[in-house]
Amino acid sequence: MSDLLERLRGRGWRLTAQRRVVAEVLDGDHVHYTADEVHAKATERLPEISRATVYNTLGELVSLGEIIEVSTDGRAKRYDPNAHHAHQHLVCSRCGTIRDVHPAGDLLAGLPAEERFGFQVSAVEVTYRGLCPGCSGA
Amino acid sequence: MSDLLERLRGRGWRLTAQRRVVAEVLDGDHVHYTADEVHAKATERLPEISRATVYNTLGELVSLGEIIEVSTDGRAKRYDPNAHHAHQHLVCSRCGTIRDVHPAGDLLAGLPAEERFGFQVSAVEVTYRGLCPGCSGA
DNA sequence: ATCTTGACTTAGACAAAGTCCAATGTAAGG
DNA sequence: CCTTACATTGGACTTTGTCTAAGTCAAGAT
Repeated sequence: MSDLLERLRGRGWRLTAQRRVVAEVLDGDHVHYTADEVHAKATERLPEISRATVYNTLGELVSLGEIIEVSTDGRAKRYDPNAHHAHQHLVCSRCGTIRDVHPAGDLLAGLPAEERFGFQVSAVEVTYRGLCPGCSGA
Repeated sequence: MSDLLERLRGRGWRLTAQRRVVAEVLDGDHVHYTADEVHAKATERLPEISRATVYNTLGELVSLGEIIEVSTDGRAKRYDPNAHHAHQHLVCSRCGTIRDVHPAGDLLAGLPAEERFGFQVSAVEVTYRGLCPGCSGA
């Protein structure tokens, strides 16, 4: 994701300080932040950045296919910078932490034709749920 | 789900007019309503029912395992009355319609031990996405 | 049948997450 | 360095959901 900014500029993206900071936050750790967490991290480097801009920028990155929006429960959406590798998610039922996982086999194949009701099925999302080591211990 | 009320009373549930109405709404059509939609339908039969009670009752029915909470996007949660048959969801990417589907095989088995990162994995949710017959035709 | 009591309901305040808008600022091509 | 179209800002607003204090009522006890 390091050449992300160049790639986006090639697509006519106007490069601003705010957008750079948001992209850097996502590029840093490999965690799935909420919009508010992204805003908090971005504020450390660019104190005057507004919440609206963070939301705008995240929305654009999603439309451009650079990050993935994950809404695992009724809480805040999280943003997954790992958009270029197919993967699924493992979510802690208590604290909401998300890990990327890679299940075996062809997930689409699990749905027989007679269960497709005429849909053109094009994608599968799988969410595994359970307690993470930290939460199950306590 | 017709004997739902009896079953719950057997478990010490106090049977009130409000709870009966909420249960009847869910029992009626086989649709996945949002909490607000349930409230609207309930209000038709019992005008003075409050939002808080609808939320409370839905929450109780979820804890009791009688209905399932589904959040397919970042929007409002939906409630699925079909809790006694394990099933997954097929969602139309354009119009948002949800169908219940029954994939083949053991879905939990798809996640190898080395991909579990110490989690106690207890559930899987699968969402298939695609275009429904109506939307793909256009 | 009526009483009692603790569980249930209510309205409205509150909170979290996100969207929208008009005014202002600025990146980048000319 | 000018221009201008695009980006940013702060704050109001919306949606979805939670909480609380006070009033109400279902159901077992008498």
